[in-house]
Amino acid sequence: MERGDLPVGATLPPEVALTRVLGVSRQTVRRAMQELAYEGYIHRTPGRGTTVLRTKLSRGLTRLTSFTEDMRQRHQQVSSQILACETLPAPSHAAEKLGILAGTPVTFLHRLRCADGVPIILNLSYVHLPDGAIFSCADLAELGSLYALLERQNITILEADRTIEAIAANEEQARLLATPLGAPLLRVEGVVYTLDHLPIEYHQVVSAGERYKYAIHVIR
Amino acid sequence: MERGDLPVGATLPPEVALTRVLGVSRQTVRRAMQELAYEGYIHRTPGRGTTVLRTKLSRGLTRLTSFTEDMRQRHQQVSSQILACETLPAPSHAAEKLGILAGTPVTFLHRLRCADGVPIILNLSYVHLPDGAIFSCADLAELGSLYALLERQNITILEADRTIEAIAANEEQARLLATPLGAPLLRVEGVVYTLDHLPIEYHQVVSAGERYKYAIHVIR
DNA sequence: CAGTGGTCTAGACCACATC
DNA sequence: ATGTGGTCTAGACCACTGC
Repeated sequence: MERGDLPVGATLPPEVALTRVLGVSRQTVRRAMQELAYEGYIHRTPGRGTTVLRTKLSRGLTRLTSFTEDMRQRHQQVSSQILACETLPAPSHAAEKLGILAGTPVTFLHRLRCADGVPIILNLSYVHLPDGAIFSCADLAELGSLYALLERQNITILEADRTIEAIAANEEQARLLATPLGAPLLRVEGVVYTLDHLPIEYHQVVSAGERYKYAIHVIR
Repeated sequence: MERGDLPVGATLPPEVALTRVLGVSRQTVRRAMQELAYEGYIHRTPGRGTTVLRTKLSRGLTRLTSFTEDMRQRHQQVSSQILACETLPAPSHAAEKLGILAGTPVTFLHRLRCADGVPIILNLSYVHLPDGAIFSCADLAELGSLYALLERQNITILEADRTIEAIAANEEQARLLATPLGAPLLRVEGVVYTLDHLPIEYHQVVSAGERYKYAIHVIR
C-alpha cells in the first residue's frame, strides 16, 4: 500500500488466497490484517472483502508521545528553557493526582519549550520518583526529554490520562508565551503511569492557541 | 474487575487456568484478554503474568462518538436547538475539507446543543451527501443525532480526523453559549469519512471551556 | 449456491521471568 | 526447571454477501 501497488479503494486478495501465496496459516494472515485495520489502512466487510482505506499513516494523539518526540517528527528544532527544577513538598492538587500525601517531596519542573525558537508550550511537571531513582537537572537539560530521562533508568512509561480544555492566559502565561493577557490557551492536564500503574508524573501543559493544535484520528 | 472482585494490582489467573475453568480454548481466552488490555483494564508481562490496571473505563476521544451518544452515556438529558438547516453552496474552506468544488450544494447545519438544559456546544456541520441519499431536517429534529440519521440510510460512518485548538469567543458564540465576549473556547474541527473513505461531513464544534472537557486515555 | 470475513478448538514451540 | 505470555498451525463451523 505504501508503495502504491494497492491504491485507495482496491480490494485485497481474500484470506485463504493469502494463506496459500504466503505459506502461512489463516490466523496469521488475519492477525496481520487486524493490525492494518486497527491502524486505519484497510477496512473489512464480512461477506464482501477487504478494501484499502489509506496509503499512509497519520500520527496524532492516539499514542502517548513526548513534546520532544512530536517536534522532531515534524522536523522542528526543539529548545527548552528550564524555569525551575527543584525538589519541593507536593502541593495538594498534584499530590491528589499522584496518589501521595500532600507535602511528600516531589521534583518540580517548570519549562518553556520552543520549536524553531518560537515559544510554544509551557510545561509544569510534578514527578514522583520511585525509590532508588535519581533525578538530575543537569541530565534533563542535556537530554531535553523527561521521558527519555526516566526510561534511561529503566522506568517504563505505560499510559496517561489526559483532559483538554480551553483557558484564558494569566499574566505569567501571557508573558512567557508572548501572547496578550486573556488570550485563549489550550491546557492539557495529564497523569502519566509507569508499568506498575504507579502515577509518576502529573503535568499541566499550556499551549498558545494559534501555534499548537492537537490532531487526532478516531475510528468508530 | 468492575464489581471490585479484582482490585487494581491484582494478578489474574494464568491463561491455561482460565482455559480449564471456562471451558474454552486458549486462543479465546487470549482474545478476551487482548481486548481488556487494549481498553486499558489489564497489563500483561511475558513470563510474569497479567495484572489489573484499572477497574472502570473512562471514555474519551479515543473512539468516534457523537455528542448525543456521549451525553447519554453520562446520563445527561440532551436537547438541541436547530439554528439552521438548509442547502447552500459549499463555502471554500468546507469544500476543501470535503474534497469537492466550492459552490457544490451541501447541507448546512447549525445547532446549539444542551445537556440538562445548559448550552454546552455549538455545532456547525457541512454535510455532503452521497448520491441518492436524502436529508430531512424534520427527521434530524426528531432523531437528534446526525450520525444516527445517516446510519439509518445505510451510510456507515467509519472514522474522522480531528484537530483541537483554543479560540476566543466571538460575539455570536458568546451570545449563544452565554459566555463573555473573548472567553476561551475549545474548538474541534473534524472531517468524518464513510466506509468508502469519502468525506461526508466537515464540522466545527465549539464548546464552553469550563463546561466541556475532552478526556483521553493514551498508551505509549 | 459459492465465497467472504468472524469465530472457535486443539495442539505446538518459543522467549522470558522466577525460583 | 517450571510457569508465564507470545506466536503459529490446521481444521472446523458460522453469518452474511452476491450471484
